[in-house]
Amino acid sequence: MTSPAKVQKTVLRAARGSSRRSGSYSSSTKRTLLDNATRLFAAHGYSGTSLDEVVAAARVTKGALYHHYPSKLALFESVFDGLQEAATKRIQKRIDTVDDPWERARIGLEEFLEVCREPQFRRICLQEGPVALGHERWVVAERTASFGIVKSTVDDLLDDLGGAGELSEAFAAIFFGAIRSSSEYVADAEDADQAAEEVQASIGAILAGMRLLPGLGDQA
Amino acid sequence: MTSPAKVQKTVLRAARGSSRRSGSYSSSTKRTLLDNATRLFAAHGYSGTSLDEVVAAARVTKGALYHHYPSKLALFESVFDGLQEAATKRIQKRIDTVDDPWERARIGLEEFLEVCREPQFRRICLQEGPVALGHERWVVAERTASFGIVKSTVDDLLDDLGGAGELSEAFAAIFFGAIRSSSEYVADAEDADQAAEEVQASIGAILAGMRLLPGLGDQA
DNA sequence: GCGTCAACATACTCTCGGTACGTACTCTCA
DNA sequence: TGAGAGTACGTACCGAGAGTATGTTGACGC
Repeated sequence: MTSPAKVQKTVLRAARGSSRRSGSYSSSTKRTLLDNATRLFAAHGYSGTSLDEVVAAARVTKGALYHHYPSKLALFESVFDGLQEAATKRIQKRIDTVDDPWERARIGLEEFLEVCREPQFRRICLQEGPVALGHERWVVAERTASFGIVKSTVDDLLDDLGGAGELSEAFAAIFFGAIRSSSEYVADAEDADQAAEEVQASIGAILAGMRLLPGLGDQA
Repeated sequence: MTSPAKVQKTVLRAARGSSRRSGSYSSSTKRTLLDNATRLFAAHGYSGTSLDEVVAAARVTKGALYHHYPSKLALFESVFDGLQEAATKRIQKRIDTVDDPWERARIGLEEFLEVCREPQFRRICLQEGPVALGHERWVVAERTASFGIVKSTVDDLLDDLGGAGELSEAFAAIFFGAIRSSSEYVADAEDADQAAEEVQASIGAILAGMRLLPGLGDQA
């Protein structure tokens, strides 16, 4: 019983490079786990990736994985949150370079469409996210990320139009869905650049039309 | 070995009513399977429903199920397609009562939001659909159903505006996403009636704005 | 009345997420 | 400095559930 353990451990030690357990390598193990999980989830999806594959790729065992993460879903959430946070920061940073709400909306959309063309973000956050987390948890996750940006951006637009504040939630939901769907359209398109331009033009037209409306606040 | 089989069979025969195997009861079995699967999938989701539960509810065994459906996913697809088709027909029928493209859009949205408030359609087609089928297959399924209506409706709108035909695909993707997201907003809302009105007002405003645009076709 | 096939039932396998428990290593602190 | 406590894993196993291999039975054509 003790013999196989030692053998296995020696093998792993050799395979991993050199000094295991010398110093705190816990965070390193966790990182390795996270990186491999990100790669595998992006490549084969959530249910298409078994934990055995993840731990094999990370050169550890399930014991290590379950030491750091309580469940497969928790591992995925960690991957999901990481990508989501990075994307949100990137977009927010870009938006904050200008003041005009309409211009903010425009470049925010531009940057988002850009982010959506990165395979990992697309697969994990856009496709696998709702699938793996389930509708309920996905809504919550989105609410603190991309949706937040959309909501505040839309709020500023409506504010600029002077009214329709009571439609704020509805408008945000509509635009959020529109943008998400657009990103898929762009990602699936053969000519992504052209598709992105089409989306920009279309949403641009919608926004331009809204600016022409007299007293949008009275619509409700 | 043969004894338990006969006992079990007798029990099932009694439980099911009376004459098994008298005449072709295959379609009836399939229907029972489908109905119970629909109910259970709607109640507990795809992964939350085991085939054992389905066959138990339908008073048959896994053998029967796998005789009619090659896999669990195929069973779900059958359920999904059934609801989807019914909804599509219902909306199309409603739309066909009027001619004006803008009115068709309005009525179509109204009916769709109505359909989305039915628990079974909401859970299975809107929530579990993408989860169970996976993103890829879900896109395909949508493309042959709801998306078709949206696409033709949007085409008619752009046609009426006289231009922007090259943005047709992009606009359809945008509106499709917007509508889907809206349906979730309505379904999740405490006051669904009010939420539906908000959505109608918001999308109505967007469409009204588009009608005011001079030469939308030049935007691209 | 005999072979064939549809329509099931039964019992099994196999994958995979999760758990229980053991063990090596490190880090305090008396 | 060494013993106990805690950390960071490894190993072996379990149970649920999807899918399969193999019967078994009745109907139907010939």
